[in-house]
Amino acid sequence: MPSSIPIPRDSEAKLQHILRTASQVFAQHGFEGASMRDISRATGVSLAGLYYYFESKQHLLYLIQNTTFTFVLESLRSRLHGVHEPAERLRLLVLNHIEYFLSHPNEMKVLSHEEDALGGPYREKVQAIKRRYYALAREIFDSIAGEGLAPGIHPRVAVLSLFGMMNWTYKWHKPGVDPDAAELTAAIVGIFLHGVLPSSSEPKPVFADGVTAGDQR
Amino acid sequence: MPSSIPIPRDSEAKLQHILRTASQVFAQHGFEGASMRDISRATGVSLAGLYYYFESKQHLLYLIQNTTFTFVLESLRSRLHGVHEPAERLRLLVLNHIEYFLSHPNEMKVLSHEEDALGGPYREKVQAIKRRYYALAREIFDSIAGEGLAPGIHPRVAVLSLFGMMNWTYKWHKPGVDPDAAELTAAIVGIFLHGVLPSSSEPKPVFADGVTAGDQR
DNA sequence: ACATTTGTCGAACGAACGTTCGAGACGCCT
DNA sequence: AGGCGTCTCGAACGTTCGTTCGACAAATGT
Repeated sequence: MPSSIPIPRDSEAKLQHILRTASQVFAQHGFEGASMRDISRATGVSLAGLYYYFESKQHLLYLIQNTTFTFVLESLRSRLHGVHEPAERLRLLVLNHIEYFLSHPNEMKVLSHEEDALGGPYREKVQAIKRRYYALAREIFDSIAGEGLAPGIHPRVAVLSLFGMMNWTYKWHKPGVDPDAAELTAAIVGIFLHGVLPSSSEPKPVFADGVTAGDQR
Repeated sequence: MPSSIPIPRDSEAKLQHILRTASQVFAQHGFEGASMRDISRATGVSLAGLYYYFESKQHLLYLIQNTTFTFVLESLRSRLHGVHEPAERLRLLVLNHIEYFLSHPNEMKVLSHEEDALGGPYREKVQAIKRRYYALAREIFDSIAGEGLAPGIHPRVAVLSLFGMMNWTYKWHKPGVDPDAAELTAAIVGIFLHGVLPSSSEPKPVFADGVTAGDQR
């Protein structure tokens, strides 16, 4: 009754469950190190039954990477909508990235760690999204750099160093002991824009907020 | 005639050759993705012959990681010897790290990318070196932070962000098109200490060297 | 001269791998 | 009732995996 178009009924939910669980298995053992039998065991779906949802192990990895990356990119686009101040756009980029990293550690680890494991036509499609994501970050950075830049800073090196700070978090961040997304974002943006040293001659700020007032100088 | 002590004659050189070549294979296909037959083919040593030099595939990975990491750590220690100025010590840390990264990309990729692939007793030994390396970096950072720190910066987060910038380079650095070790070091140290934004009101420095004069203020 | 150590290898072992096949169970339309 | 997609699975396929074994040559020690 409620449906009119002939799409599958609740199979989509099961696919999502498989994708989530498989991400966990891949994050734990690596793509090559994890077997289809491991995924079968973890999901509760039989070994043969998995192949109803995707045509190969590589395709499964592609599905995980594609849906994760697409979501992060679209989420960022919607957050950026209507915001024009360069420094705030950079903050939203980092916040969006870190928030997803901390709330979906398995998916993000698979995205960061198994980018070379994909082959053939799949690889190109994921890297296309990656390029769009980088281009967006680069665009945000250039609008910041337009207002002046420290000497000896190549834009490409700067942006990729920022990605380095963000993407490396999956190697060390422990929820509960390390700062949450908001605090971590403030720290990374602060280092990226101003470094770890005090701004110039400013013995005491009003409050410890990472990004101090007066950024848009 | 020339030898007097009963150590193996030239077998050590062959081990090093295997370690170097195996690093390349692991860097290309990942630890789990690379087979002993791949390594046999790449080294020219027969499949069975490999097991004369190590007792298992895991042991081979351990040998690579241990020798690489030990060399990097000892190399840093010797460079640090006699240098007491905090900012210069930090620069040497980054320079040492980046130089080895760019001159031994395969080994460093294996070190960064396959740290979870090691199991049992091997894992603990490598992580022990890793902890010593981190402790040294933390010590250098703390001596810098002693002279003042930007607000909202956790030392642990700062140091690991620095490692993020350094370690992420293996994902994007292309020799010839991207800056060399000295330039890249200057850029990373510059971002880490002062950020990408111009220092305060300083329209033109004397020369583009990343680390501007007057750090030890 | 001979015994021992040091290197090297082809061939084979059992286990695990990704994937396929054919059959069956379930819900839905006519 | 009966036919038809949708979904699931046990069992098996051929291949590749890490590792071992026994034999063999060359260098070394006595």
